Amino acid sequence: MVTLNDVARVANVSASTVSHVINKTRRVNPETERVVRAAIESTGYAGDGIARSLRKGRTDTLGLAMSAISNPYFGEVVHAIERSATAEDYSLLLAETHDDPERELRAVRDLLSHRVDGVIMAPSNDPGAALALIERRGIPVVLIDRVPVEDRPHTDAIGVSNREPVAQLVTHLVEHGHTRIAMLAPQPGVATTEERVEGFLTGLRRNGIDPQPGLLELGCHNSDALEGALSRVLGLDDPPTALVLGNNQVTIGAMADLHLRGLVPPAGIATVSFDDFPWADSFHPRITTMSQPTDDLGVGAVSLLLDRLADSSLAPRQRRLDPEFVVRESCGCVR
Amino acid sequence: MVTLNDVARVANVSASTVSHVINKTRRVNPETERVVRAAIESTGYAGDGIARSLRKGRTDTLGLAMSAISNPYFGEVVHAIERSATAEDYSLLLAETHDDPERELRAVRDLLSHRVDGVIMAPSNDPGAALALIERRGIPVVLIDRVPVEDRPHTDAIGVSNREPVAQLVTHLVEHGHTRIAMLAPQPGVATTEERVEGFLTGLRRNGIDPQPGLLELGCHNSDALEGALSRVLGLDDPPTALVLGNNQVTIGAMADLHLRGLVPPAGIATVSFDDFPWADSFHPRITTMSQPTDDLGVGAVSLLLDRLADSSLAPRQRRLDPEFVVRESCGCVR
DNA sequence: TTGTATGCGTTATCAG
DNA sequence: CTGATAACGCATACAA
Repeated sequence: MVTLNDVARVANVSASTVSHVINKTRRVNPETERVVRAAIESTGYAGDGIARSLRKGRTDTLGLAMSAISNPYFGEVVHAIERSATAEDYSLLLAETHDDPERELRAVRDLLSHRVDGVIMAPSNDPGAALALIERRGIPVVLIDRVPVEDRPHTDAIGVSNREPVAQLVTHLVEHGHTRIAMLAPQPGVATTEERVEGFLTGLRRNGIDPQPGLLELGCHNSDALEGALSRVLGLDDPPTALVLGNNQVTIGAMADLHLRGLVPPAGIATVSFDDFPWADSFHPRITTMSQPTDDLGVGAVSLLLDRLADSSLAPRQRRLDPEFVVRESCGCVR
Repeated sequence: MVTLNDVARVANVSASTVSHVINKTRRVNPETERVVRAAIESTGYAGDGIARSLRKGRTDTLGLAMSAISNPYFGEVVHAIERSATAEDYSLLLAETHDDPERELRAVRDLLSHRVDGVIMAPSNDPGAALALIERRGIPVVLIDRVPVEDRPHTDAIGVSNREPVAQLVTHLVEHGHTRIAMLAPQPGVATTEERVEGFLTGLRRNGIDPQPGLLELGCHNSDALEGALSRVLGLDDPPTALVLGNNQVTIGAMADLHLRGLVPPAGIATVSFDDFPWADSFHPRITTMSQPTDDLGVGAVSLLLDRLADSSLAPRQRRLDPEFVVRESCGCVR
């Protein structure tokens, strides 16, 4: 590899002059600068970020720990984060948590060993160990998506509102004449799930409906669990006429299953869901959803992190964004 | 930050002993080891990957340069790559190329400055500069997806077959009685596009159909271009009865447009496409496609790269995977 | 079995 | 305006 010293030798100057030319960190004679730049060009010098990082104590890299594999919705968030990170001249180091506390710990360890300047993390249902590690290292972290406000009021975080929007979804269903409404929810223990379930219950009560234990199924984020849940729910003596789908994953799985059962919305059964798809408008059934502002979520997370990187004494901030209610045709016509 | 020396001081040994304990790189007295480990524990020592990388000349990080934002299909490939990289104890540094040679160059520069050990890249239509930079640095690169075999026979690469599969798609359409067939293709200049267009032409001729200039539209990877293309094609005196969609992006865009025009397949018009969706089975229209083995693509790319990292004298390898023909219902019933 | 010394490629301080 | 030099935190060759 060609180093600073190589360039210096070619240009007949000291290494420090070359460094200063590159970083524009002190005045240098225009003629000297010309020679140095020529030497850089001719040697093809490219610099060594590792050595620079060691010296400066910063890597200009942000770590991202989330479960992008299991949930396609995270893919969009990743891209938004990537975009705004590079816009601010930060690189992005990716680590997959698989929504599992143990893998999450490994992911964070990996990020830290690479000395990222800060971490954005979509916490699992038990992120204590991982967060402790980050805090011990003394670098900032912002939580995204799953915002456990109550637990960690001192941690920067950004997520969407869940309770009220899901309640609104339920009301929408009721307005279409449904009273037997079931909810298929993903991972229990995760903040978003808990909040959406609460919203479901609230929505029911608000409309004078008594929540039935058999009409709430948790852990429907993989197809096996989902199939079982759907069987139980639809096998009830008095089966539901409408379904609330807890997230993207659940929605895709449920549609596959309903398709097999010949129960395609809105004719077969009514459905509403949380999370939207970019293609939701052009494929059927066109599902009525609460659409998450994935872009704002990613951009907001990066901005929270960079703000704190710039000023660690900032007061903690926890932002909630509102999802957008997108009415399509999965509930039948309005009566 | 707590360093090796801090631990050494606490344990009353030299830094090198601590280092050797951590890396198991030479025998140390069990009692000494115990003391050292205790010191590591009590200090919360976490190590510094940057310093280690500088010393060892490796970062154990792989760079990934692709346009994951503009094409959702890449998202799945990214995840496959991430999975197999971490399985081999490599981290993944992400860089977005936006399918643009200039941004691609920046992306690669970023990757290199972070001193990644190797690069996986989905080349733009003019990757010369970026590849030159990588090769100058002397680190291995494997090309993924767009495999310009002819141009760079010495570069490791992995992609899918395009020509024959698209020809097969055309034949499928012909078997359903179509003779007026149009193709909506994405970025011209990119290897996959060129090959798929060739496949389209081959398929036509093979079935005794003369390719019509007006029935081939390029650059349909954004909605504006796509809308224009669709208008032109459908506005023809003798409009096509079937459409070949060049990739994922084109498919989603086209379906949105066709939906607006009331031309939903298979009733409105027949369609086949390249690339599949995870949800393709449960949403309508259920499109007949050539499904890319995204998982094998990602795993294969990592394995090519690691092999070369292990032995740089290996003969260049260029792998072509076969897409899977998935027949659904977007062409009407078989006659 | 352990310690000392050196250098990886930079940046920044201190002289000149 | 420029050069010499000392860290940054670690791994390793060489001594002991």
